[in-house]
Formats: sequence, structure tokens, C-alpha cells
Amino acid sequence: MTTYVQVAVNLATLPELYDYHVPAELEGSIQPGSLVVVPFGRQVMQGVVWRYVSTPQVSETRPIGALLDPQPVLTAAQRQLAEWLANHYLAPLPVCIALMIPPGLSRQADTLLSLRAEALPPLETLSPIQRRLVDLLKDRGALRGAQIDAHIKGVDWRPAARRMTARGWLTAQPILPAPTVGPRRERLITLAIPPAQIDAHRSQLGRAGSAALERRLTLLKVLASQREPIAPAWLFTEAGGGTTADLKFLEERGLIRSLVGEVIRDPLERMDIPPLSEAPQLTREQQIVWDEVQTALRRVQDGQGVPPHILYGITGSGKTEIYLRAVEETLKMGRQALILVPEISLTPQMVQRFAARFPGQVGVIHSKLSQGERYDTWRRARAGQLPIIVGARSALFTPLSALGLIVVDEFHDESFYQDEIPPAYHAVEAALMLARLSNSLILLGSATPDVSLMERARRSAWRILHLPERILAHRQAVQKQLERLGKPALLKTGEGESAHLDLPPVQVVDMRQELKAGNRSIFSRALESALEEVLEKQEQAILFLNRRGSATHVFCRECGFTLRCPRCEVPLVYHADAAALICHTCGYSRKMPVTCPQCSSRAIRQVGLGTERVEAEVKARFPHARVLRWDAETTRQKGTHELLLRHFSHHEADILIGTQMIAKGLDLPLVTLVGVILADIGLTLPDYRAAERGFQLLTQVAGRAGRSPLGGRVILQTYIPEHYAIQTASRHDYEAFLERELRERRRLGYPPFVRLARLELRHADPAHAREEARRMANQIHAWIEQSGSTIEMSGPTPCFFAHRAGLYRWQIILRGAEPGALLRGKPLGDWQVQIDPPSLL
DNA sequence: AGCACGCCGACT
DNA sequence: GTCGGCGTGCTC
Repeated sequence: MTTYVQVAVNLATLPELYDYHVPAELEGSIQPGSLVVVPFGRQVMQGVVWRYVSTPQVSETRPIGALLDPQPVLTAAQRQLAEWLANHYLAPLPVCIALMIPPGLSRQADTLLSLRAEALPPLETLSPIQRRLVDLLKDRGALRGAQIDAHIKGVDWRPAARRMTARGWLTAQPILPAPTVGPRRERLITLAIPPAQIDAHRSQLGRAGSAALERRLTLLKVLASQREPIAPAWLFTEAGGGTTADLKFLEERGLIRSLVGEVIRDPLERMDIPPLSEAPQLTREQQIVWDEVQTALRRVQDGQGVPPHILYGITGSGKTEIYLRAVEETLKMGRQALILVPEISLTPQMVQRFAARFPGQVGVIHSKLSQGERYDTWRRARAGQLPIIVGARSALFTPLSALGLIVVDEFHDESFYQDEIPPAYHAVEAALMLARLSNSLILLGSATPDVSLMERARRSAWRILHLPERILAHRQAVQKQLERLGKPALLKTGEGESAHLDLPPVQVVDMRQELKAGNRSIFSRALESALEEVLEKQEQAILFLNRRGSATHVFCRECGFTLRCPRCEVPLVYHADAAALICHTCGYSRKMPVTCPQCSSRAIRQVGLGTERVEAEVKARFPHARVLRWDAETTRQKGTHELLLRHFSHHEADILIGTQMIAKGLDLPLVTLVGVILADIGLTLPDYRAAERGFQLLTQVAGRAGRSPLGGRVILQTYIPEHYAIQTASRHDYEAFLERELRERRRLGYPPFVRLARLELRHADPAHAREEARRMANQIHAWIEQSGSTIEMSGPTPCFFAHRAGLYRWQIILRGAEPGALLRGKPLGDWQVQIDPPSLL
């Protein structure tokens, strides 16, 4: 009997599954989740087998062409998750599947074009496009469509190629390019004789007393000390010398053997893993929380469903230790754990802690990995060799067949929302769904839990666990570091291993008063004297600058003209080191002009704040201070995050100046002062989550101070000291913020009291964009009328960043109980849809 | 995506 | 008539 299957064909726009039959030679090796090759039209495509069907929807089915991987590439839970993503976020299924297959393995169909020179008519009779194609193919030989695209840009050459093929001037061969990743194989060397016999062969190794003899002997001894075959490069490194000629020499005499083996590409190899540390004792609060988590895990193991658990704990309250124990317990149950963290390249400490506690069992996944590293980690996870995966957003899609625990750390972080490349999805929502589908416990941890999710947690009876106290973390480690830095024995004696720390006092400085008092500097008098004090005591300070919307723009003091990006209209930012003006949205850059382009005055100056300006002011005021700047510019290169961090934590600088990225996960005992240059930036943006974002950021930044027995304090400079986000953040009062914010959201009709969907259109032609926006708004209006829905539409309006990278942006907002449902299955053209968008800018 | 179909205006 | 430049519909 023939087996029929439905296949999700890897083509972004295909909305449905297609039926195929399994040919006799593949019978038994094809199953749901298999990565296969299928014929599709006259093309060859990649696809994933979705499910068995007894009767196909069409009378004539075609056979599956080949199996690309003997193991399924998706687990059962992942297939369900992909369907949920497609349905919930209105994205085609193949696009959701692509999230789960390592880049390089997932391929799309293409056509190979080659010239039939003998059939070509005289060149001068060809059209310009045909001429270009002929020239290119003559020059380069047969090319794939993707390769031709790279050479002939901005012209649709395909219709011309089709006509030429029809006339027999070209041949077109449909192909499926092979994966660009695969296992890496290398020559490995191993000893071919028992180690004890090495000395007996000594005389064979070369002329007595020669350097070659000693070198070859060392090579053999190093090999004797290895448990497994090793790569020649490693061998030479370990032996402190050696050549391939030596290896040939030894192999010819039967002393060593070389074989080809797979080498695993592991990003953790590059990382400094601290020695295994013992689990610290839990504080009383941690113990209470841990008991609950442990109970939940046991219920998971018994097959009972458990609700999501929110772990609300201030910075430094010991959430990570709870995660570590939960992972340990999960592994004991024979199941696997997934740890999601925001922007993993900024938080190497998190990875280090997991890798140190569970050596050899942790895999890391994030966007900066090479394709090979990613592919190997993915394969090892699938094979059950890596029971713990730590990673950013995309790690959620690692194939783990016995998942038991999902942790999302700092789950309020916006990097969990993907909206730049489709599908637009929220990794926290997807994680909640995956936990349900795989019967896993999900732990959501944060010091400033997402307001909407917190309200949902209350309504749906999720567990909310609280860690209210800050622990003097790693007491001995901190003490050691302080001693090394010349700040001995400040710990009070007689306290338990885990003494508590108070949160640092926060002083709110009203910059309007500073101005009135005649202080025109970017530093208030309070911040300036605090900096002075820190430098005097040889401690450290962090100066935080919220970059968003605060860029240093350049304007003419004479006529008021501001230099803007010609493509985005946003003010250009001055960069002192390059003496250039750069657009921070699209990257456009130009030289700093000497005179005003409008009135030719020479009074053209940069104003406002950038990290460079802060750095310059600090240097002017404190010429002896050692200043370190940490922002997107200084950390372009891979690995410099760790470098800068190490530099600062070893007290090789006194003051660290930085943007958002310094707000995260740093443990710096010598930092006793955090200054926020301007706290209100961002709070005034026209967005429903502006206050929440501001509160989260200020709370995080404030948490950077006073993490050691040296104490610490925070100074927030602001022009709107009365704003509730600033007020509550300065009191470290999350609950008060939550209540106030929920009141505001209810009053204004925003999530969680209503759900949002956002449609966005980008187009180079402003008139076309406006017209199309109006047309779509009318269309949506008609859909609402037709369905009798209570969904409300606002717009069309230009987006807040209305002109970006040369494209005009318009948006339409829908609100209601389930606004996405209205759009499901509707033709949306070039519009991109965001469900539950975290920002409306 | 690729390819068919149909339609249009521009050019030989 | 032929070419390119669209939109539309289809692929198991």
C-alpha cells in the first residue's frame, strides 16, 4: 500500500501543505519532521514532511525525491509550535519552519542557466538585457539565478532569459543547491603502538643526537598522553614543534596512524570557563522559592500540567541560582532544559555560570555563531548530547525531544520580540506555547516584569514567586577581588555567608533648578561632587546615557538650521573621532561642514548629548580620571565586550561611560556611583510602553551600583522629576509602578486591557505610500463592517519614524479582543503585520 | 520562486 | 511583430 504524506514546501509564500507519495525505496525512512527534496511544478524544492494522510487531496501525486537527513529536523512539539506561530502571527508556515532549521541547511530552489553558443543569433540583434546575459554567461560559464542577481542588479532579467530559453539560445536546469553546512571532517593522529614501547623505538626516530629525533620523540609522547586522536595543529601546539614531514616519517614506520574523524565546532571552546564552583547555600527566601519550583518540576515529571511561574526578583537577589538548581533537577529527571537570555553576547557571565556548573553539557546558540558552530550545536542537541541550551531568542527553536524546563531570564527585554525579519513574533509568547506543547515548566525571571504579562499572570492564576532581598553575591569572590584591588577587609564579620545588601539610595536631581542656579554643564553639582568623591576614594563610577532620541545633532546658531539625513530626515549625529556626521538609522555619513549649508555662517555646532560628548566633559573636568567609553562604536568587533568589561572590572579605568548595553548583568564590586545623565529621554516618546521602558531601564541601571560592601548610590538627572516612572524607579518600587501603569493603560485603552495589531507599509514613493495606506484603511473598514466585528481601527498615520532608510512608513493600528483574526487569510500585499507589538513608533 | 497567461505601451 | 513591465493564478 502506498504511503501518502503532506509536505511543507520551502517557499516563503506557500500557504498550504502539498500531498506526495513515498516511493518504495524511501518507504520506512520517511516520517513527520523529515527534511526531503520534492518535485514542485518543474522545479526541485526542499520541504519538511508534516504528517501522514490516508487519502491525498489530489488524484495524481508525485513521489518524494530524496531524504536529506536521516534524522527528523523537527520534533513533534516543534511542528505544533510552527503551526501555532503561523496561525497566531499570520505568517506562512514555511517561514516559521525556517526559524527552526539551521541556516545553511535550509535551501531554496534555483535555476542553472547555461549558454548554447552554437544556437546564438548575431549579438547585435539582441536587446540590451539579452546582451548582458550573454556576456555574463560567456565570461563566467553556467550560473545560478542567485549568482546572476548578484551581477545584474535592479533589472528583472528573468523574462528575457525565459524567451531566450524558449528559442533554444539558453538551457535552464532547475536545481536545489546543496546545503552550505555539514559535519567538519579533519585528519586526526593517534599512536599506533603501546605507549610503553616508545622508548624501544627511539633509535628509529633519526640520527642519534639530532634535533629531529628529539622532536619526533616529543610528538609520540604527547600522543601517548591523549585519550582520543587529535588534529595535527593541536599536536604541534602541545608538543611545541613538529612538521607534517615528521608525521609522514612516523606513519611510514607504523608508529602513528592517521584517520579522518569529525571535529565538533563548539563556541564554548573560545570561552574562559571558571573552575567548577560548588552550589552556594540558599537564603531563606531562595529556599522558599526553590521548594515551589522543585514541586512544580516533580509535577511535570508526573505528567501533570503546571502553570507558568514568574520569578520576580530584584537585581542580585539570586535568580540565577534558582535557574541552576532547576536545570540540575530537570537533568536528574532525564529531561532537557532551555535557557533564554537577552542579547547573549552582552552577558557572557550567564553562559560561564552554566558551563561551569554543568561542564560538557551546555550548548550555546546566538546570532554571532558561525554557520558551522550553529549547525554542530543544533545536531548535538538533536542527538541528545547537549541537554542544556543557553541562548538568545533563536535558541528557543533547538530540537530537544525531552524538554522539561524553559527559563526566560529578563523576560521583559524587548530583544525577545523579533520584528526586523519575518515572522514578527514574541519569543516569550512562543516559549509559553512550547512549554504547554512539551509539558515543560516555564520560569520567567525579571527584576521588572513585563506589565502586560504580570496582569495576565494574576488573571490566569500563574504562580508568582518573589525574591525580595539582594544577596551580597559571591561573598568570598568579591572579598578576594577587593583585596586584589587594594580595598581590604570591608566585610563585616559575624554575618552569615549570604548577608543582605540594601538597594542603593537614588537621588533625583531637577536639572531645571540647575539651570536656574546658573549651572549650564551636563553635570549637576550633585553629580560632579559625587564623581570627585569616587575618584578620591579610588572607587569606580558608571555614567549612563540613554542614546535613543538623544543624539548629538548639529545645528547653526545663526539661523537655526539642523543637519538631517537626506534619506530619513532624522538629525545627523556628530562623531568626533571620524570628524563625520552619521545617520543612526540608516548609516548615511558625510563630512562635518565648516559653514552652514543654509546661511553660510561659521557658527555651526553640535549640541545635545552623545557618549563622546560626555567623555570630553569628564576629561575636561577630571583630567586625571581614566575614562572608558562603551557603546556601539567601541564594540564593533567580536569579543570586545568581554575585553572592555575585563578592563573595567580590573580597575584599569575609573569611569565607564555607556549606553543601554551597560545596563545588563555586570557584577562590578568597585562601582559605588551610577550617574544617569538624562533620565527622561525616551519617556516622552509617543508610545504606550514608553513609561514601562523608562522604568525598566532606570531600575536596571540603578541596580549596577552598590553591589559590594563598599555601598553605592545613584543620581538621576532629569527635567521631569515628577514623572511616575522616575519617581517609582528612584524608590525601587516596582509594585507602585505596576499599579500606576496599569491604571494608565486601562484609562487609555492599551494592553493588557485590549490587544493590538499593527500594520506597517514601507515605500520609496511618499505619494504611493500615502495612497496605499488610505486604500488599505478603507479595505479594513469594509472587512470590519462585513464581519460585524467590534475591532477599532486607527489610522492610517505616518509612523513616528516616518522616513527611514529612504522609505516612507505608514501604519494602521487595530484594537480589540483578537484583532489579528480580522486579517487572517486576507490579501495584505506589501503590508507587514505585527501582533501584540511592543512599540508603536 | 518560477513560470504560464494576459494586457499594455514603446520601438523597430 | 517583439520587447519589457506589470498583474494574476498555479504548483501536490
